[in-house]
Amino acid sequence: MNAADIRIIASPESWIDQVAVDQLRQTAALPGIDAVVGMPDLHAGRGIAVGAAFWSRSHVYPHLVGSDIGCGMGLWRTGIARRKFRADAAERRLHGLDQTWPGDRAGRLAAVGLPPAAGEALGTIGGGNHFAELLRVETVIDAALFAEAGLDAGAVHLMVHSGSRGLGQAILDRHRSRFNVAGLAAEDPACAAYLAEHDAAIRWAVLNRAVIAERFLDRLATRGERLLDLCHNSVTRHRDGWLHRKGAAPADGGLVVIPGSRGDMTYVVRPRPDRADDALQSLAHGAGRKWSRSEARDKLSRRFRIADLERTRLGSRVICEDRDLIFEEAPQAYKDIHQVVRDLQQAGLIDPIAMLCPLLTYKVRRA
DNA sequence: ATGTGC
Repeated sequence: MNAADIRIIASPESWIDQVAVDQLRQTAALPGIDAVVGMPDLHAGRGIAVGAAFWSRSHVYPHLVGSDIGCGMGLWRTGIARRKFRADAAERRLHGLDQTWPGDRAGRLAAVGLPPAAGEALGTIGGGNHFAELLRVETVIDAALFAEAGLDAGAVHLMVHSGSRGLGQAILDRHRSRFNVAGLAAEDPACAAYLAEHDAAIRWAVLNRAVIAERFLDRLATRGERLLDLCHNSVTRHRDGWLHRKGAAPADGGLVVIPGSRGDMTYVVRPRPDRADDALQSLAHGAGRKWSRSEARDKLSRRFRIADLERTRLGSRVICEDRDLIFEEAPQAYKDIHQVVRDLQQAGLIDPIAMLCPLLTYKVRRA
């Protein structure tokens, strides 16, 4: 059997980790994989490269979606005026958000057709690269699309990056205990069973981001309107097959937010439909790691104090009461978001709409 | 990534 074609969307000046390219090759050689696309934020993952899309005419591979099924980005316009925003006051208000959400968890899950599974975690951000962030508008690139998107240069915006917490993990664990990393033929009843669980995890993750946003807006005594919500870990029907996205934003679901690191800009972009199929209807989902978590810890803990990393070069602040995590997630550990977006633009895949600048990033707080 | 793993 021949390995699937691999396309990597990156200009020569963009650095791509060879380990990630090797991981892409391995995945391309799996039975039934017909097309593979690496995004400019491609980086090595645990066996599977992150920042990639995989298409198969015949098989669904749960391990290509990974454990955080439905992980993605939501963006809200808040009622806070940019000129009235005070970071000190916001920081004082943002407490208790890692604790169990005291709201009607079962009720909210039932409202989207879900059982109370993993309900305790609903409304919590989780760890790793997840966050909630307040941003101001830095640059409007396309005024007409900006207004159409519901963005407002005078308003603070809220971005939420989280997923399905323990639920997606449990679904992948169950699959792996039976099939390990083997794919499921589309006609196998186990495939339909996995997809049903996957779809439930997607709904759980979307609801989770909405509840997280509600909690933050509530603490900040404001309201918000959701402008977009997109999953970058999923498997969906595409043409006559199955499209797996592993850290790849969908190009067929409206406007897309592409965050840089927690000390860099975030772009709002419009996907261009003309060449989207060649990129498996997918885009970069962020800046992508330059250093592994352990590399970032080693290098940055020698050069910086925690307090240095709680403020960024853009003047924003970072709430992260986890010593290791603040080094692992430092901006220095990530690639340049401007280059990632340029690569997508040069490939004819997007039109940039706006650039947003972080004001305050919330990662984790003990109480 | 993970109601985490030693």
